[in-house]
Amino acid sequence: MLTHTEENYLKVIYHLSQTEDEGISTNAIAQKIDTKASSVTDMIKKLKEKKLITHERYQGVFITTLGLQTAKMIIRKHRLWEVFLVNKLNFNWDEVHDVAEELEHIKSEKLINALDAFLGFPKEDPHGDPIPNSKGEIPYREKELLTETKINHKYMCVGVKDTSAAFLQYLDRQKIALGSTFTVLKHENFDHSVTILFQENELTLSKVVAHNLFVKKI
Amino acid sequence: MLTHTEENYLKVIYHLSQTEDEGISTNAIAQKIDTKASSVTDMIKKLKEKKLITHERYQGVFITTLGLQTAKMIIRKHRLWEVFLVNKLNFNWDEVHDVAEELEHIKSEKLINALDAFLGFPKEDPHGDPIPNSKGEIPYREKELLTETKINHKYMCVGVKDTSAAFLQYLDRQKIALGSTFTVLKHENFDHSVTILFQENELTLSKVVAHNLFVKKI
DNA sequence: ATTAAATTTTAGACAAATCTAAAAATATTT
DNA sequence: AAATATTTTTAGATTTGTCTAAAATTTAAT
Repeated sequence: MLTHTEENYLKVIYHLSQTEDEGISTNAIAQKIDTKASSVTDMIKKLKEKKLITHERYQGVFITTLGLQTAKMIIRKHRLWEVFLVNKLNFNWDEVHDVAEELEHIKSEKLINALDAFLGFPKEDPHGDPIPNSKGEIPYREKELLTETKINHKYMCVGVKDTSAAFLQYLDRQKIALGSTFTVLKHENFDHSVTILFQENELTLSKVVAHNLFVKKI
Repeated sequence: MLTHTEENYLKVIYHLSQTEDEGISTNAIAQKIDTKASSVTDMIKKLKEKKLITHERYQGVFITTLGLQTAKMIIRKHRLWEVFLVNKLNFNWDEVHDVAEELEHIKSEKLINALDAFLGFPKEDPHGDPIPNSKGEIPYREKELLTETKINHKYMCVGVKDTSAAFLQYLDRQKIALGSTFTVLKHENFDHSVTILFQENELTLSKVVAHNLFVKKI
């Protein structure tokens, strides 16, 4: 049985492992958790003791198969609760993160599977992130960053890389939501901004924005 | 901001205050929380510090207005989540307690009010206990114990005093649920059992059962 | 290849919530 | 009213998760 804190560390290690082949550094974890490296070292010992990660002094952390499976179950819970909040309780997509962060630690397999069924076995959360099924399998969905697109092709917005309230609220103001479609008109070489034709209007999105929007060719 | 543990203590003190005019004893709390009296003494200091209770050495605990309001909000959350589990996720009424015990600590007023609305502002939880509204007002509902009833009158089952899984499962086996109606036929003086006419059959309920069933004359 | 810099770990401390064992206060018996 | 029993509190430890400061190790720079 894991504590909330252990679950939070494991989730961070899982996410860092997604884009890192080497061991995850103590500092990288500390930065994500917003704590001190010494605290991370302490927690690493506990997670290692529970066989969720492997670790050699000064060599970084690797997540084990057990750790991977456990992390995916926490992420499953987080994302299902987010769907619940948005689809059933009418939360906006920028309001769900902190509450889901709490709800993800509720321990009941029956609860989460019943919730999954109640929601109609959704494949993605409100930010377009895939929801692991009860076996931990993560549905694959084609997606690329808006920065990588080809001009004169039509795309649909399918996800966000940055899930901060600030970014989501910016998208709301631009009327961009998951499912929105548009044509890419131009990639500006100078500042890497992207101009799209969206709802009959030309809209220029900065590099920062384009680099955090996942799209799919349609 | 209260910890989970502080909330659990406060809830217990609230419940004990309901049937007790004197100060709540350290031992009474210890027994309910299933901990040692010395741990209770420690926690009393913390709750007193936060102005949720008053306490003089050796004199028992009294809940303050702030404590009362806080406790009612925790109970509101607990009971609303129980309704959610039963009405939306198809949990049986004997399966909800432990999960609701965790869910009640989720901290988001928006969440709980949205949940309340989503559930249609229920007045009672699946065990017939009243749900405080967002202001902390508790709806009154007429009820008496089956042991107090008059013979040859018709009653409806409106609640249970004992909410243990064992008792609820016993009621399931007898096909007794909230809303069930029956006529009281006899009070047996010898063992205080109660015989009712329920669904065309005579059914004798022991004193223990009758003393834990809330009913209402119809 | 040393030296300097950055990272990581250890050592020791603290707050929260718990415990045991002993002391203090209150309640009950005789 | 004194003796006994019960209840409550204190004192001192333990565990979890955190911290600071210092030591150990690795990495980068000259």
